[in-house]
Amino acid sequence: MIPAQFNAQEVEKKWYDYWMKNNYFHSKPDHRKPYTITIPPPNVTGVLHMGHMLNNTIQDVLIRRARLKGFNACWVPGTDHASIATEAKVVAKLKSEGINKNDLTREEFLKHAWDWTNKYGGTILEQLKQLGCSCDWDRTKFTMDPDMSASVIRSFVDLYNKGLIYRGYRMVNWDPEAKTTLSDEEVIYEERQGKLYHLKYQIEGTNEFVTIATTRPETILGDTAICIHPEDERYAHLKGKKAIVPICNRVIPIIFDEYVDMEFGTGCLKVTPAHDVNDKTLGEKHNLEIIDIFNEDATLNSYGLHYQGQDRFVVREAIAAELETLGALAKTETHLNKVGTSERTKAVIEPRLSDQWFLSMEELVKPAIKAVLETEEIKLYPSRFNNTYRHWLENIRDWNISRQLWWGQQIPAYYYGDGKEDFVVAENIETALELARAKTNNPQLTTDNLKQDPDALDTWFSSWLWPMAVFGGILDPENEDFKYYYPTKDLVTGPDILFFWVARMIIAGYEYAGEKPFTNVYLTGLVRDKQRRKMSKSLGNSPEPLELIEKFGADGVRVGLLLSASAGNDILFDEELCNNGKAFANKIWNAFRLVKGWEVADLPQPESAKVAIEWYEAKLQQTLAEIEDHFEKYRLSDALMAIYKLVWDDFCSWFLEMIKPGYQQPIDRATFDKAIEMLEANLKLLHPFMPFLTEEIWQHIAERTPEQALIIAEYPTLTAYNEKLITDFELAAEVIAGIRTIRKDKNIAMKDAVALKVVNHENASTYFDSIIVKLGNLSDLDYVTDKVDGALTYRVKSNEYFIPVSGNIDIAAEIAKLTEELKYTQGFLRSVQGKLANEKFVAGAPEQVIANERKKEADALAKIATIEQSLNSLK
RNA sequence: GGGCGAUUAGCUCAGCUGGUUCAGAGCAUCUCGUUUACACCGAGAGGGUCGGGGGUUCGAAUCCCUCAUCGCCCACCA
Repeated sequence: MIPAQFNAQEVEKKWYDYWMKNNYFHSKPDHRKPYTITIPPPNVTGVLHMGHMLNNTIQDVLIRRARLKGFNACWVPGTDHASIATEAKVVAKLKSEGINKNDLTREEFLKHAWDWTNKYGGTILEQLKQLGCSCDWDRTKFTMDPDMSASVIRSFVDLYNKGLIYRGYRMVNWDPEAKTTLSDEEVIYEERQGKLYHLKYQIEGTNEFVTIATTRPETILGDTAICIHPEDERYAHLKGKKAIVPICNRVIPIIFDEYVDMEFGTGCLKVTPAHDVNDKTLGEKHNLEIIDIFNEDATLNSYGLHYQGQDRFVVREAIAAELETLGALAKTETHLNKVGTSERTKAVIEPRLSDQWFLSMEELVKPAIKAVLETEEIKLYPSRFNNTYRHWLENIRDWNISRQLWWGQQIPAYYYGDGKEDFVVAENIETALELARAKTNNPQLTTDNLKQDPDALDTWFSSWLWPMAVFGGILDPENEDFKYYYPTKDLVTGPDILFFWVARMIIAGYEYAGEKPFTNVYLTGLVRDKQRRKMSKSLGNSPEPLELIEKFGADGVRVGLLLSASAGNDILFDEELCNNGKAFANKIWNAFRLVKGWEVADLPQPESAKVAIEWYEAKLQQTLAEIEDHFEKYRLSDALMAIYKLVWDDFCSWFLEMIKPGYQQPIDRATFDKAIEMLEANLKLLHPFMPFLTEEIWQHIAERTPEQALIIAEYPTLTAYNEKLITDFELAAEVIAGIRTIRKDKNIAMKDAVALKVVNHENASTYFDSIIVKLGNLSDLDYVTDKVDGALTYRVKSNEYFIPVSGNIDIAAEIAKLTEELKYTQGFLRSVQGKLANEKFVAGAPEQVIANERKKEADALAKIATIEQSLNSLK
């Protein structure tokens, strides 16, 4: 006995195991065309959130559909080591155990990190299985797998040898909490209400003061000049003078530079080359001393004098107070400014000068610009992101790729001497040694003399190779997998990592494979709650994905997510949508139960069934064409909605009702077979969206061998269809709706048959008459030339329909109804005739449009005639 | 400060190059219905001067200008 309700929980595990057991997800190169997706690797120790759910549902829909369409579908899963994020987690965990990272050796720390990774790593992938994701698990990759790391190192060495990677002493973004540098992309600017302090510096040898404005009074201890605009009359007399920094009493030059904005603050600028990018530039130009006042955790160093060891924000308050007592604080005003914060730790970023590794971007970026914006080899969906992409690439600066972290690929640079340039870059220490010996002519050098750079590489410097590296494309570009699967097809990810990852993969793709990494980039929106708030743990508004699956079934959740997810738009997630998904699953389930329950007999096929089948076949084709179009434009929610309507409205509400045999009557074999065929076609269209439900029904319909499983069935092909069948049917449906309305108005039960008379039949085809008779429960359907007395009427187009009823008709009500309709139609006619009377319209509009207006006019006239006739007869 | 995008039914959104998809869809709401697949259902209904104001045109949700509001991205003004 098949239960009346679809039970998702029971079937999901069964079919996932079945798919796994039969290796449907696994792909290897063969004669078919490949369809490849590499997953955006989630953080190895992360857990599934709603963003992943959306993202991966979309990927699974694409990959399952490709599989059905006969492609060799390969979806490579994996995880990212997420250098800074994971290291921060491990550091925090160690701290909670009373262990300080600084007390550990690199090896000891990495041991802890690997333990952590092995313990928590990969749960997210297990969660994806519950969502139904059909990844090729045999190909699962981790960005720190030996081959993946080797790929990263290979590319570093290669780029270095090409002269694109260099070491430089630069102003970089310093995260004092993680104690590492960050790339520009990892700095998030936040608007914060701060203070603007006006500070007085005495002019050396005078009693005069100059006042500067700063938001960071603690940095005065690193001041090495005062800068004034050369044309600023107010300060012209200070040329050649020096100023005295309060508290530390350092004597600093007063310099003049056009960089200064005379309008801002007092027009005088304090210059702190060690702690501000612009000041650094000024410092270089004017040969200023650089005084770094911070330790790596942003406490003050010995230049901080009595503030040494205290945090910068504590010092900011304290120094302002001290300056005030010294009489050096002229005034304080509130000031809104942008503060750079660390994307990961949220700590306020400190601009800091240090030796770092950089990747020169200017040349690398060129093919990436061309591919997206000129040749369109790569397409972004939605395309409005093209502008954002262009702007980033055209204004790109060199990429700081070194991190003062241990978790990640260690930079393959080996130092052999004391000088800054005394290093070699090589894939391994033996090669490094050879290189170093050659460079120094020093046979004494051994691997013991070589010290590898302690820094690790930015996580994104490994993930930018992802689509290539997972197929071994960096280490062995000639290998079969790489040649077959690359370039991949689709990339599905959020726009938040467009620069971090998407753009860089494109850059790397052209640099290493000479080819794009993927063809289409589908950028999803953010998943938000109903109030448009971001989903976050602290707000507690993020549903637990696995609980949702438990509650609505994986298929229900997938449908719920996709129904509201047009590309690029944020998704306002509402559990109710998952409930709609679940209801939809149940609807399909019951349609199947209905068909499955029919008793089949050798009977002649009724006319109505024949007609219904022809119509539904056409309707299916029409919808299929729509679906193809939607998919081509990556409009998945529209595609799903088209299927939703096809199945719920056309298949269930119309088709099944049209072919349904009478109560406890058997169905003829021909119709039954077609019903199954149509149901199966629906299942194929649905499978990418609702894999579990559809496989369950598919396997219920008939015994299937593993070769006949739905997951690898053949997707319906698009063929020509008779559009007239569809438009004629729509007319018939309106006729039926008219009968239903009258039944409802007059309380005529469905089981009581009525008769229908049709006048002025020129608009309708009789093709669907058997359907009208069946669904309207008509005792009779007649074509007549004259109106019928004692009947209720309605009109579809210019046809008039009469239903003779027994008993009295409320004549006044009928007249009112008809008068209303007449008035409306006359108004409509007037507007049409107005248009046609307008010479400019007739002269200017295309023929098609005019012909159409004439037809409207004729129809309206005919309709008015029938209404008037009815009115007269009633009066 | 620059750029991009939005504003259409109670909600979420379609509406491509102006006129047959032109005011739509789904959900929600309301009415009726224990009809023999499904109440996670069926049959119906209501609901929008397409953000405001101008303009171009025979014709504008669609093109132009302007204002308003809301997002997002980018930017070193202390």
